[in-house]
Amino acid sequence: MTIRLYNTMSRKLEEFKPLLPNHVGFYSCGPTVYWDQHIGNMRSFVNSDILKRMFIENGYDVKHVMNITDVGHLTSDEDSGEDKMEKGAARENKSAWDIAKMYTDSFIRDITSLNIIKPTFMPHATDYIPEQIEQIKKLEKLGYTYEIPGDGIYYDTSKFADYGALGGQNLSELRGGLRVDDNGKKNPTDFALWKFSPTDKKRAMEWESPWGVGFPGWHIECSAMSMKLLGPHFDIHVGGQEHIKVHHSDEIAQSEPIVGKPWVNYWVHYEWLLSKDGKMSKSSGDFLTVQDLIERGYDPMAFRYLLLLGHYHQPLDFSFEALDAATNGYKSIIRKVADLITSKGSEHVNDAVYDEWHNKILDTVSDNLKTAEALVYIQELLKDNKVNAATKLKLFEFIDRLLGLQFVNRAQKLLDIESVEAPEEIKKLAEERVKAKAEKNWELADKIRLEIDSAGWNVVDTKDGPKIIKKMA
RNA sequence: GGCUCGGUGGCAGAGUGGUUAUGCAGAGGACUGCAAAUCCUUGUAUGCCGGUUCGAUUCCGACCCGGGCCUCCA
Repeated sequence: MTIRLYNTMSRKLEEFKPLLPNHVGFYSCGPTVYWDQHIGNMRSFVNSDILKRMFIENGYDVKHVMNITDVGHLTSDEDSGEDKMEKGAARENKSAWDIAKMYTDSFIRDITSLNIIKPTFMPHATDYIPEQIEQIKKLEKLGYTYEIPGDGIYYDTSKFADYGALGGQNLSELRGGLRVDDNGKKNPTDFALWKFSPTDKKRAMEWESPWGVGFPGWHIECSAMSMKLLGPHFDIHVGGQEHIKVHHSDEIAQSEPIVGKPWVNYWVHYEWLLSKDGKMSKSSGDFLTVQDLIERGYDPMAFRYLLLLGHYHQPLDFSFEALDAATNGYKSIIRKVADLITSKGSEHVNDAVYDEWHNKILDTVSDNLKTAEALVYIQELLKDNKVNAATKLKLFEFIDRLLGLQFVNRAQKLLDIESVEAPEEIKKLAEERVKAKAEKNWELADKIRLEIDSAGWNVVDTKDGPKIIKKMA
């Protein structure tokens, strides 16, 4: 199957060629664990999950690294702003380490409820301080660094000719605005590799280094951990589009002098989930989490379904209206899959038909993750009466592996609920209703139905008589 | 200001140089005493103006509008 991905570096759709046959290594920027991740953040993790599943279904051995940023970087490259970890700690009256643990746990809970496959490695930045220091030492030896006394060790972007290539800017454009910053940076694009701890107070997280006690700059962890776990040259680096101009450009600037060029073959960037007021933002503190959706009675899988209706490289508008629509669509598919399970009987899977649909769907998702089109195929598949139930069901098992929407799982659960026997008193009521119906006493029959309904059961009249079905929670 | 991505029916959102997916919602019908589920049918859209073309929603240009990045941010 041909795999194609949009590479930010070339700004083109490119055919994917792995460094090692049937292996792919990719790195995705993970969360900074100082607060809950909102549903906009989740979009990117779902995107990475689809990317991974697509490779797996294409027979690749996937090595996926996602960092957990648990070290408090400053809120800018300057020596201003607050440390986010310490800010979170102050907000909740806990230590920075406790905050990191707490939000790492809630993050894992959220990605689990979205059926996201756990990354092969989820390294914590604080576990890789020696590696980060090692890299800074190398950059220092190569002449890319300078010190701002009392501030930190900085990377001199003017020494790196390709700086800004990822963001489509060249150095001269950037240097056009060259000025000496208040804190002594040589170029506006220069960034901290190592920050010194303030002399007047002790930081919650700080480490010894050849340059003095302090903490790493906010780009170096990704370079250190990706190289350590994926090797000096790997296939794919993904992230949100806001990282293109700063974080990823700086990662490249740090890494390529150390490992040579190219460092990463494909750069993939995700677009935003938008709310009515624009980009979802954590800054206001007013944002939705997966837990919020669950509390409002939504199925996280319906949210995942909503995300897959769009394309990762396109902004997607989130609204509860859209989520309701996705929920209805998702449930409707589950109902149909449940019907496949009950109607399949002893049918045999038609391998030729299976292959045809399997290839069509995998091909589509392999083409730059066109999940929306794959979902169209699902609708067509359900409607196609030339495909028997057993074959359809096997295809849904494949679709579940590829898209992670748990159709078969949910369908089986639905059937399990429907097969729960009603308690005696409900059965009795149902019998009374049958009598009322026989006497054409519709008023009474409807009254009894309401009674059964408020007890948590539905009466459905079928040609074999009434069925009593437990209502979904 | 620089860079960038868009503007498709009520909502979400695809593809395509020539009959404009799909889902949800809506309408009508079948089934049902009524419901639910299911099935069938169905209406409604390509920001504006030029250009290329036999033909453009699709390609090109201008314009209008909107989102985003350029501090931290998926």
